[in-house]
Amino acid sequence: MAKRASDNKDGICSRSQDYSQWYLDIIKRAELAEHSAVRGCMVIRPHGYTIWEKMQRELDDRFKATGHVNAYFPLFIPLSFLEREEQHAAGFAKECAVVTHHRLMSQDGRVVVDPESALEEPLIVRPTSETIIWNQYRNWIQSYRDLPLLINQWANVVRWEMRTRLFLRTAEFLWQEGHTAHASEAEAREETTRMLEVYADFAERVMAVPVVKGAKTPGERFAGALDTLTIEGMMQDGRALQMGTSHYLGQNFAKAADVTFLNRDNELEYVYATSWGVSTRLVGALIMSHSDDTGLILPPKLAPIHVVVVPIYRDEDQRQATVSAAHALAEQLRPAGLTVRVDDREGMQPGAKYYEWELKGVPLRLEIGPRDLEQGTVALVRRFLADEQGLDEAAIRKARKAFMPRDQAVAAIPGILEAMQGELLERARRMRSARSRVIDDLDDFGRFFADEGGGFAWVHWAGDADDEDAMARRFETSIRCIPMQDHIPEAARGTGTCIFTGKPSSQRVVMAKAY
RNA sequence: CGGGGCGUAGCUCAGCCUGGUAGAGCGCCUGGUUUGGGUCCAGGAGGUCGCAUGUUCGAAUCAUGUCGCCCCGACCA
Repeated sequence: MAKRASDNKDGICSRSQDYSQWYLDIIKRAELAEHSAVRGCMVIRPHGYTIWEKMQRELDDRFKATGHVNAYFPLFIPLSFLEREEQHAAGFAKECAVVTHHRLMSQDGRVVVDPESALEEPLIVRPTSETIIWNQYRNWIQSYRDLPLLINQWANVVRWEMRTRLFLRTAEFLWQEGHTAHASEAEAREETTRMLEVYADFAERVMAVPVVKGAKTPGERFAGALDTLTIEGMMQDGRALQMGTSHYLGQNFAKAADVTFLNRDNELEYVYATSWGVSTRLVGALIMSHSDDTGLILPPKLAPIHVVVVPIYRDEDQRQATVSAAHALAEQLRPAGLTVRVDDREGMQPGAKYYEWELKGVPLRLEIGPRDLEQGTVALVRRFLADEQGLDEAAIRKARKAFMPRDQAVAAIPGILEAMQGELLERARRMRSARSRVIDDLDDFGRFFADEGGGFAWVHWAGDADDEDAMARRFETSIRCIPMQDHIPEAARGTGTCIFTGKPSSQRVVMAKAY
């Protein structure tokens, strides 16, 4: 790829120049992930994987707190299982990896598939696990006393995508999939909503990404679901990203796998199901929500390293003194549960270290030099300001840095990280409001997306699937969700007229260009 | 699957048009120097030029084929 004029010294394209390239540059330079030898599959590097691990921990705690337990089901699914639920099968048919043989052999110095080893029945690498899990649930559920069954699985899945993007869409990805069974529709629907709330809470409190909660239109529903709920985030380029889904599956999978139970009245009934999931796509959402042209910006709750300490020195005596003071500082901070890295690499100038850690998204940096040793102080530098609007680079840099007594810094840091977590969410909220518009006119709608950068358009809608397609072809937008009632901003409430068909509409939907 | 682009050192690329046996910057290693925002100097390691076939005395360079990857579209979390 040709060098771009707007690349900074770390080889990061600016967001304004090419958002998509910026995204790829951040991932590469911050060492989050890279392309592998296998088309469409990525290698998640330690820095990126640590972020995922932190997400997993937070989510898993929330799943446990809502009564779920973890289990593990096979990677391979018999082909026939997928046939059982018609819509489900159709939904995934075009993107399945199929295992047909179980043995290799040597032939003229090459390794080839042994044609004699064909499987009697091909195995599908799971694109999702509903079918194999429900096949097992059949044996676990007999009575209403066995319900609800609340199980989650952390796993990898494969969807043979034609076009992939690191984290956002890869052929193999990591995720969690919750699969629950209930004795009534009401209870299953409640579970569907509860888990969407868990996702929304996680997105906002942990990822610092505000989301719109809502339902998908029939065309955007999960294959086999009666209802799909979603959380939709807005990325810095104004595009929507589906960050998590929770499905009410009704009795579709119970019927397909013949999972029945005896209710209190001793009647045989099919159980009611839900499934819900989030994936490593969330790492992509995190990057696109907060980071800047300098590099990654991470909410403290997901940062692999909270504080980096950089010693500054001129001679050997100073080196020993400041490095030792840096380690002492780190030890003071660690009891607070913080991950602290002392960067005592030699032969590297402090400035070079600053750039590197900012690129990697470390929220706080402590600089400790000879002057600090004399005065008992330390320089505390934040990765970003609560509001950087209207400030030039020099002003921002100055405002981010403060000298203070060391003990004061140690005492203040947990609170500062907490504050930064909140500021990120606020920044993201401000960005989203600035790019959200209540629109009633199709021309305005077109201008919003063509000339004004686009974002979330709150429009009245009463169209059908064909109308939705027509909108998509004309504006490249889609209905991201039909927002939950309690989730609609003041200005977007009430009834009105469909922006496309002119029919009466009971509420507005969120339209946007999507990833 | 359609459109575009690219495969030369770890990375970014030049060299190709007009064939003569491979370069730069960054990174890496050694030594010195420097160190409160990316120091500088010297020395050094590192490449079957994606692969195959052909043309030629000679191919990174020309031809044909092939593989792979990236970007844009249709599909999707």
